[in-house]
Amino acid sequence: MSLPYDQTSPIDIERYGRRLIGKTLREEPGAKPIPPEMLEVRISGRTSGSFGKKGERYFYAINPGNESAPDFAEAGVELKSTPMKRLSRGGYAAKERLVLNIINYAKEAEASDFGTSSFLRKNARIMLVSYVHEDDRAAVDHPIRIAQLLDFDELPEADQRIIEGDWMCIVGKIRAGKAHELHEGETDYLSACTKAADSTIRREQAAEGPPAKPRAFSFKAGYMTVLLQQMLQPAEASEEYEPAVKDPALLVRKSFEDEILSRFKPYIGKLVSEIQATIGDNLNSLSKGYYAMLARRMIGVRGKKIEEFEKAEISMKTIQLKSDGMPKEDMSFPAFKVREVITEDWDAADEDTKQPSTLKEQLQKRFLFVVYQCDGDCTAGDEKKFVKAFFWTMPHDTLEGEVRRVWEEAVGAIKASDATRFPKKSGSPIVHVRPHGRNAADTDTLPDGIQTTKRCFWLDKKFIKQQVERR
DNA sequence: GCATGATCATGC
DNA sequence: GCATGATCATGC
Repeated sequence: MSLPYDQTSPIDIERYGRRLIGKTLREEPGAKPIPPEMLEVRISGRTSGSFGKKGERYFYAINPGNESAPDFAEAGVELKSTPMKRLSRGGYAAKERLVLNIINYAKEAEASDFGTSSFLRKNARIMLVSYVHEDDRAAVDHPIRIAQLLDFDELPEADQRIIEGDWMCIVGKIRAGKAHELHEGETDYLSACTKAADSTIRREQAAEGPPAKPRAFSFKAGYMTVLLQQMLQPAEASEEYEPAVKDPALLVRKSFEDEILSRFKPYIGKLVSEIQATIGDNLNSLSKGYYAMLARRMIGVRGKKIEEFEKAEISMKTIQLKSDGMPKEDMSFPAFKVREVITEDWDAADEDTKQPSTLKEQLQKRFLFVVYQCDGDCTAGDEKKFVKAFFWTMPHDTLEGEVRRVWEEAVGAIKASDATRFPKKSGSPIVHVRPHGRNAADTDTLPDGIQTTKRCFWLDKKFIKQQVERR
């Protein structure tokens, strides 16, 4: 069969793909006609796989097997499609992580270095097709916005260093027989996400250790968001993000985390007023975000979002400790939507088939805790010191134990449409549910149609205190 | 206008 | 003093 592009040429694969920009697959069907029944296949719920598998596979007229080689083997190009979602404030974000190849634990452990990894063999060059996800449309009716080659060698050098470091971290755990402990929060941009049709499937490990859930290399959704925004609107993206690490050479001997922590070192033990005098010019010390802004200045970023934090999905939380060591406040999270919580599955092993718990996803991510010590009850007149900053992820057993229990209690309350049954602070030393809206009139709808104040999960300050004392 | 991170207010 | 409920202030 003669194709309208050269399958052996990356440049030509990209040239041909660019026809899709601004079109849908229905409008630009490409090399092989899409069978009529495929034209009606929807991207149901969360599943985006159908777009790639049934969509541009026809466009390019390829039928790749489940192999370790890239889809266009001769060109060394892997074809990937990925959805974007519209943001209410305008622009786009990645709708989900970009799942790359499934990890064969035994084989990956044998790779001598990053250069011989399955990740790089399969994904050194990706033909990235990105479309805007619109609900309730057939897969072929989603408008495509991006079709371009993503060449690993052409990523910013800092990204390459960080991704290589991520791979080292992942393969290190695999070699140690700890594949079952891998989670997304421990790496920066490249992660090992679980990937299975159901949560009971297990794979043999490389070394001694219990069989582990199947996992795939993936680029985090945060990483994809920044990448996609930089492709779509480079000027706006550079207005929005500022890298903390301007010189990639810093990452040759040091991890990104260590580099960030070293930025805080000169300020440890210093009074907030002293830090303010050094780097705090133009900051309004009365504003609620003051301590977060000061922390950003310590890292060396002024004003904009920290690019690496967005890519690695790290959220910074500031904590003020009273003189007895107790944080001033419990820690809040975004308000949940009751309709969504009750459709979630705590054990979802693969986001294509089941909606994972939003709370679990939030708490699997990494946090940067920036801690200030007050000399009293943290009232306005208190003297305050910056005492420490550390990266934190919730201990696995806490997440799977107490947090899961409380989350299930909340699901039960919602299903029963009984707001009085939401888990209270007195019922758990770790996590509870409390109102979180603009005011009492800011409501959400329970299944029985009754309005109830918006709420969110809160981490208890007693628990935060323990975690802070440990570091 | 609204979500979000942070904080305040009340009552037991 | 703490649990619970409510709201503020900012940035997008």
